[in-house]
Amino acid sequence: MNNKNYIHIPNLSSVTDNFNINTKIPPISFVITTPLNSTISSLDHNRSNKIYSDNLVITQPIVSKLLSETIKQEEIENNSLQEIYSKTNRSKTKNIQLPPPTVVTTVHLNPRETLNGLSIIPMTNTNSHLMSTLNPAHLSDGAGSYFVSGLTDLASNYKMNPSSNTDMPSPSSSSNSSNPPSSSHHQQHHQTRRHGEGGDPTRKREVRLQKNREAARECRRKKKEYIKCLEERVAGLEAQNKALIEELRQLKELYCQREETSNKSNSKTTTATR
DNA sequence: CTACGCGTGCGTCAGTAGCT
DNA sequence: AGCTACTGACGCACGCGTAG
Repeated sequence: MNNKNYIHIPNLSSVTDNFNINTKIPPISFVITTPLNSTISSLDHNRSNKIYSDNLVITQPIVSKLLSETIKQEEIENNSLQEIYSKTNRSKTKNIQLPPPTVVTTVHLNPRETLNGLSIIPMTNTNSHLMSTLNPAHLSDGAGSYFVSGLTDLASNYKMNPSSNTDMPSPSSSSNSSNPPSSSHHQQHHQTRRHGEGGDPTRKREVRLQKNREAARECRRKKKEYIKCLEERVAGLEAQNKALIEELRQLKELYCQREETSNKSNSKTTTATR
């Protein structure tokens, strides 16, 4: 994530100028975030054919190409994300659901080939984690979706790691006095036999309790992890929100400045013609 | 020092969904 | 239908901080 340039795509109709500054273009790895249902057509209908970013101006055909090449892949990734989640939260967790996934489009570019003719814009460089959206109204109505660094982490946390139980205290070392000392690791071997332990109801019960004990432990561990992930995500979103607000402020400032200068030059030319 | 409240983790039970 | 895994709810034990 650290070596990526993030494209911010604000309201396209408000930005039509092309900043031509000849600077060498570094190897670029874009991350574009879009709402899952946003389409390229929303760009096509825009009056401007340029994408204005913190660092670059990208013409619309290039963006279309980038998106068409990558959105499909992102949808696949998001589907697998949901699959992982639904697998690990199979039955009772309908009340705890992940929000709809955000498409995080990562585009690796060869600048010589695909960014030919692009210009670097000397824009304010916002926080490195700040991402973009293709929804032009995302800053005003809050309906856009943003890059969420914690999302994939969240998913990976729900990939069950069977070996993760090794750091848990062993049941035999538990402080619970109600836990029978006989139900230790020996029992594990017997558990592999299905349908009871020779019909001994006491033994059967011990096995069941032991299994449920471990299941409860695992369940709590997952729950804790999930809450932790949510908290991290909240923190990330708050930081991102802050950065976006700051970026909006800077963009507004820049826009006002340019309006001002263009007004001045217009008035000069009109007085000169008279 | 002691009583108390609070937070945390645990084991158990019961209910549910998915699988065979 | 029976089994299994998962998880909410409940009660209990323990550690910690704090007021008295």
